[in-house]
Amino acid sequence: MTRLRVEEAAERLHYIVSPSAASLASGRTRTIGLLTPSVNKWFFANAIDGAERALRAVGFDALLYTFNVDEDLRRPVVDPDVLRRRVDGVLVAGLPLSQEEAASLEALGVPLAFVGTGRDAHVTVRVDDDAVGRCAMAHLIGLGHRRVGHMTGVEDGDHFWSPTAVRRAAWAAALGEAGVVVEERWVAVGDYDLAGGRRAAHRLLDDDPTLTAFFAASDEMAMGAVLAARDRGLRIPEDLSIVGVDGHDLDELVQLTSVVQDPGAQGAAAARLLLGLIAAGQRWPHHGGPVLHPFRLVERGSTAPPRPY
Amino acid sequence: MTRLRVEEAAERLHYIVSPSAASLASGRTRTIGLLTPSVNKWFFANAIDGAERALRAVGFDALLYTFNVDEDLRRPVVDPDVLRRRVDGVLVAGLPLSQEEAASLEALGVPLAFVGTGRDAHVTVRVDDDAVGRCAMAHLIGLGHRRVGHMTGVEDGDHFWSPTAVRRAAWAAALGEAGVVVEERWVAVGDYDLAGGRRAAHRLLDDDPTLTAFFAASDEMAMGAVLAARDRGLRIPEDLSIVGVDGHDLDELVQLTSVVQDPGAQGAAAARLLLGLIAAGQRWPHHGGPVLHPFRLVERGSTAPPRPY
DNA sequence: CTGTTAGCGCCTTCAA
DNA sequence: TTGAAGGCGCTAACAG
Repeated sequence: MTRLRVEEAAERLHYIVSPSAASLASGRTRTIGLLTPSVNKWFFANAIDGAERALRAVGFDALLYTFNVDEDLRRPVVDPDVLRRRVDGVLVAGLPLSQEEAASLEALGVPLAFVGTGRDAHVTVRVDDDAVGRCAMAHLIGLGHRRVGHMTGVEDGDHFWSPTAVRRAAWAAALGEAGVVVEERWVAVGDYDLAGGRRAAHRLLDDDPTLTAFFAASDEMAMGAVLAARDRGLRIPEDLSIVGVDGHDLDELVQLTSVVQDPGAQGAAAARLLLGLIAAGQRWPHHGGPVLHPFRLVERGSTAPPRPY
Repeated sequence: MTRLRVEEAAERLHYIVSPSAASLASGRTRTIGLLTPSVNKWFFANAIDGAERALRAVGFDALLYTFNVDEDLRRPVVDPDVLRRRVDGVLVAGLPLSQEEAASLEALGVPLAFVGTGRDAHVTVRVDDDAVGRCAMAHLIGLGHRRVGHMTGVEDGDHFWSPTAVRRAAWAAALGEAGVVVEERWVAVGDYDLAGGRRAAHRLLDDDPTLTAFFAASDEMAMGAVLAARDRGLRIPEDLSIVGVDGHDLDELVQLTSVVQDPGAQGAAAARLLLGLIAAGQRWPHHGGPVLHPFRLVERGSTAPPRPY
């Protein structure tokens, strides 16, 4: 066959098709846009890592776009123009989008997938955040805690399906079902990072020093709370119990009780679902609903029964 | 002018040039390949983050490629074919390359930049690893330590300018200058991560329980050593002093003494230098030598004088 | 199954 | 300054 001989020669000469020419002619780029707030936070880094490996395994490229979500108070400008004609699909990791932002991404005309957040009409891979929140709270309530503070992310109101909102609601619901009247001052915004968690913990304890436990929506905030406790000379878990969410690599070192999940697997799964949509030439999944990944509570030294009065 | 009216219309209609067509015609892609072992380790994540933001600030895209360096014993296969005709330049973050790997990247015909490692003939942004190692060792030796173990990365022999090799040499030199006869069993490979650091620390203490301090080539390994110390019931810093390198976000929480650097700034600087080469149409910098970024020792609770016998 | 051909949308050169 | 035209290297549709 001529074909075989050509292929052999191509191999030998390290011939590679020109991606630009190929995509110009075919309209396909074999490239996925990866949108995430930042690649140096644990959840995002692992989700991106998992997605990138899954993509490259099938010869797709990953274009990385980070957004300074909380650099100022304005919403991140996800400018979809930079993605236009450049990607076959977009994977959004952990970035709760407003309706307009989601719409502007949809306007790209390529399939979308979300990991860690996202409306159910899209391909979405995440944990069941309600169950995650209830799991953490059941642990604390089971230990005897009643006055439990919550450390959360910025609430924009405009976001749908943000894990932030769902975890907070689960926290409030769990306390309510335990017969506790939840106070507004038991919630503080911690931006999902260490410094924010520390600030939030200080604010919570300033406002109500009788809190015996914190449920933090991320391990990094929970670690910030550990710092705050140390700042104040509080012992963990004797004076304050803390439970986080994520399963951060350093949880064991910090002895943090956490609801652990696997963002790398979620990123990879979302990438594969996205590739499936692209291959099928569809923009929306046929059977909606999020793909829920497992999680589990790992008890470590940061939680214990509250001290008796 | 017709031009102005066209530009205005383009703006209004959200018209975006087709990147494929543009690069097919011009030969330029306005895209940089970002090579790194993994995006979920602290140094790499921050270097990539800094580089990506610097690139996007000038309208360049970042193609992310991660490599499973230590997944098996084989060297990572940096397959340059996937980059061919796809990028205007390549930024390598923290991946010490063998001669062949470097040569295969050079064969792409685009400028290269390195952050955290790299031969001086290329554009290289990093800290002075010899000075970093001596800084850490001066601290330990100044405290009175003489029997200091070192936790390092895989040594391939084939790598030039690897921070691994330079930091290790600095450790040995500093001990030697203090009149200490360095023993081979005082070195253990820790793969730069938490689990590896823990293993390495156990091995070091198994082989020589009289070691009073560790110098770890990364904070993540140092944290692994903290875990190992805890495993063995050793107190830090009373029984064992530990100093790492990086300035990891969680250093304060772990109370780790560390030689801190700023990988994000290094990534951004390398990206800008790379863009400069591309703009100038050169592949090599005119005046060689690495761009050295600052570092400093931050003392925390993990280091103290050795206990008297 | 193989060979041929017409674009894909832009950049660049050359003429006007 | 502006306009016209050739080609960048492929893919896909079609003819043989």
